[in-house]
Amino acid sequence: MAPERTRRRIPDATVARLPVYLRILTEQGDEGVDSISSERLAELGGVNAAKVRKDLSYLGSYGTRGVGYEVAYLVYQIRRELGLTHDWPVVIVGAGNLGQALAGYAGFGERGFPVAGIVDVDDAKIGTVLSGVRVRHIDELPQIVQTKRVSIGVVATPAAAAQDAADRLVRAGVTSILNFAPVVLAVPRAIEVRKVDLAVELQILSYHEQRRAGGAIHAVGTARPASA
Amino acid sequence: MAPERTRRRIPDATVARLPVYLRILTEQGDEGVDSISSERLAELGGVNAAKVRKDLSYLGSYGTRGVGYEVAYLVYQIRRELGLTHDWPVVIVGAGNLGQALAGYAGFGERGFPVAGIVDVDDAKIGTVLSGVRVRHIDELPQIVQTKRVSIGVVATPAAAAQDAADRLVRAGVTSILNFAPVVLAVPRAIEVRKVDLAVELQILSYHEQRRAGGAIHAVGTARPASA
DNA sequence: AGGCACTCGTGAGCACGTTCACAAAGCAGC
DNA sequence: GCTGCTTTGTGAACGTGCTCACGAGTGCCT
Ligand SMILES: NC(=O)c1ccc[n+]([C@@H]2O[C@H](COP(=O)([O-])OP(=O)(O)OC[C@H]3O[C@@H](n4cnc5c(N)ncnc54)[C@H](O)[C@@H]3O)[C@@H](O)[C@H]2O)c1
Ligand SMILES: NC(=O)c1ccc[n+]([C@@H]2O[C@H](COP(=O)([O-])OP(=O)(O)OC[C@H]3O[C@@H](n4cnc5c(N)ncnc54)[C@H](O)[C@@H]3O)[C@@H](O)[C@H]2O)c1
Repeated sequence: MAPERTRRRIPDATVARLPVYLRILTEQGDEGVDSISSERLAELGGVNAAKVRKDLSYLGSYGTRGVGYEVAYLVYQIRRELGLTHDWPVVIVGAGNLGQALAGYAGFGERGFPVAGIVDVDDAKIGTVLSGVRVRHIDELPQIVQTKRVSIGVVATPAAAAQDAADRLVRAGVTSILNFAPVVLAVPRAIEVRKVDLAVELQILSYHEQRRAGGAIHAVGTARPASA
Repeated sequence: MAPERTRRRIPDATVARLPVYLRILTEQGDEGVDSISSERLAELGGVNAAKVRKDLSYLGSYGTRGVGYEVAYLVYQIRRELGLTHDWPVVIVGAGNLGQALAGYAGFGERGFPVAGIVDVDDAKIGTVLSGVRVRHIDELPQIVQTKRVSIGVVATPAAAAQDAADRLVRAGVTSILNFAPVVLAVPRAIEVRKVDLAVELQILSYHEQRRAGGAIHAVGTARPASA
């Protein structure tokens, strides 16, 4: 009867995989699949079946032995666990190249993250309309956050302005930030920050390419430069 | 004498942090800092000092006890380890919202990842020029990859076309892929794939927001839907 | 030269995440 | 109801990564 209080904490690694399962399950559901085994889900998600079962077991025992998982019900449970039972409006700071691409991306709204607003400091950008959303001045940030009950902010400013953008978001009342600028943001402990850094991704790929190419084939010495 | 063959493998977690150190060190170098301690580097990178030292120790013993690390030399070593001693041209598949933002992003070229080409299937997009790069037909992909010696491909097509894009990249000779489409790509084992999925990031933030809000406050029962 | 303050490099212990393997549970057919 | 097949849920083993703590160098000051 009493709703499970203090829900068991779900490991970070699992939380990061749940959205992937969710997407696959949603697709399968749309294709008319009612029931799915951990094996099949693992195959579609590119992971190990035991991992799928362990991950799903953190949500509770929602499978049926000998059969698998009921797709619709599992979708419901994952959505509930991820807090996707209602929309989470986001506000974007920085209406440049990237901010515009984000604002114009329909996938956000569809997945429950409608763009509540986009702000910038550049007068040339303010007032322009990007796929239905008007760019507003950054001073209007607190008002947007409050009236639209926004708790997630997206930083899409140049690196030099990112800390300022984050500070403003925090002051406006946002509690989670998705940061695209290549800087480590300093925020109060209570604020959740995730970073997407394309240069880092490319550099990781570069590491593997370089390694594949025979590693340090002729490692040009290990001597330090003359300087000292 | 013999160049260190079969270099010690660097843990994935460390490889993922090296680019962050590199960026910080480069900035510090530009600001005239010659030497930096693990403590300071850790502070700037938002990590633990012991972790910084352990990470850097995989590159070799390049610090000086009692002093710290020589910034310029460390930058050189990290760049070498990450394979950043030369450029890695990339080819972008999909000249939509995101592909255009990526092509227009100067940061790529600056960091050693010049855009060697961008391709699409849409005749309306082909021939248009985005920040100096002309959009070409996807059939030209093999030619671009070969003449420009591209080993990294970026998938920026809609989800439904991503597997096709990946297949074409692999066939053209690319060995690493950065995938922005929300699908799990199937590729030969030898191909390195990294995925950037904004929806996943937002959903992880949503999980924490939901949890912060008191978790499942009134967990609407755990009964399964009537169906069965 | 000796002592002191500082910081690296790293072994050891711990926490977290992944994989294995199997008992328990459900379903179908008879 | 019993048998056999399938698939879940999970303890146990394993591997990776993180943190601590401290010995070992290094530079500086007296
Ligand atoms: N464009 C890409 O594909 C791409 C790729 C990887 C990373 N990034 C990163 O994303 C960020 C944005 O990139 P971009 O290409 O959109 O840059 P951009 O220069 O096109 O846009 C930045 C926008 O931020 C605005 N801005 C500047 N200071 C601001 C402030 N204090 N508050 C609010 N707005 C402010 C500017 O007016 C501009 O409109 C950068 O940090 C970049 O490194 C972009
Ligand atoms: N725009 C964003 O901010 C954003 C954010 C998150 C994720 N994404 C993802 O990035 C991808 C691209 O998004 P977008 O907004 O740029 O989409 P888009 O529709 O604007 O652009 C897609 C482009 O790919 C081209 N294309 C289609 N099929 C192709 C094929 N087989 N080969 C080559 N090109 C093909 C289309 O002609 C189009 O130009 C999508 O998978 C989307 O989910 C985009």
